[in-house]
Amino acid sequence: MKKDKITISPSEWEVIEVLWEQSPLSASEIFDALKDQTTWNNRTVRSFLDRLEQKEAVAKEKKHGVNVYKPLLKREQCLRKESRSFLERFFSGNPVSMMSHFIEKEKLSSEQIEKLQKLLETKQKNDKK
Amino acid sequence: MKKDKITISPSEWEVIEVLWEQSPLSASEIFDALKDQTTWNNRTVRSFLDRLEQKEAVAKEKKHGVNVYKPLLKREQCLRKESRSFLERFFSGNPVSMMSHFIEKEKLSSEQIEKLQKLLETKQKNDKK
DNA sequence: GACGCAATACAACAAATGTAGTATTTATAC
DNA sequence: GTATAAATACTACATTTGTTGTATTGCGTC
Repeated sequence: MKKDKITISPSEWEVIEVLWEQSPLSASEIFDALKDQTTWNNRTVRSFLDRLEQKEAVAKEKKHGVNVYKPLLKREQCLRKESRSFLERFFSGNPVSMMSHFIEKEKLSSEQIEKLQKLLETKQKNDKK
Repeated sequence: MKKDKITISPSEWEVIEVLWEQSPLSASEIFDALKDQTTWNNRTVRSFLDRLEQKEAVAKEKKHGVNVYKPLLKREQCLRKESRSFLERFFSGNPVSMMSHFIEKEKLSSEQIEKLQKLLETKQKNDKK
């Protein structure tokens, strides 16, 4: 499958996210890592792993008798793809109108606002160079 | 169906979006409005309308012999819901880290950056009051 | 080396989604 | 008022997603 065409479902995302934080991990280790956040059965997690493997989003390898998994895709890239799709779907691809939405609708502390302002300043400077 | 539970699929979203811009509209008017953006068959659009109606996201009414549709949900609210879900899924619900991502990854013109800065300033002021 | 438990492989199934087809009714243009 | 085109209603079907069941294999323990 071409990398661009891989679609990761919400549930699959939660699974591969674990591997992005740490890998390789066995299926049961992944299951354990997800215990808090989900109510998924052990086999449910394995199904998601199977599908991620089929999609060539993760790879499986036998180590000391058990299968361990590691991601084949970069979180960075996947996140970018999801972000772009969100942007397209709901804000016609316009990042400013998207961020405006969040600035207006979300609660932000003074510190958070300042942090964002700093980031914008930095970007402004760097772009001008 | 309780309003909170209604899920609008990506395709359905494109359809109801048309109605949010203008309503009521007949199925063929909606089809026409979508012609540029999609390759959907007339009946495909009608299917999405049917499903939106089943979900009670839009209402159908006979006017002058044809059915016309209008939204029952507010764009504002749906957008908010989708935004929150995006935020949760990819940024653990943290709007600052989400916006940081976009500030860093997206191209922004000087004007766009300034616009965002103004919005942040305004928010800062208003919050302090 | 037989037993029990964990891991694996394989299969199943319902709901949601994308994408129409067909059959019937209605309105419109002669 | 009949033919034609448009609209409606109803149905269908493949794919993806969420969720798990069953059967088999292999490993660790006694």
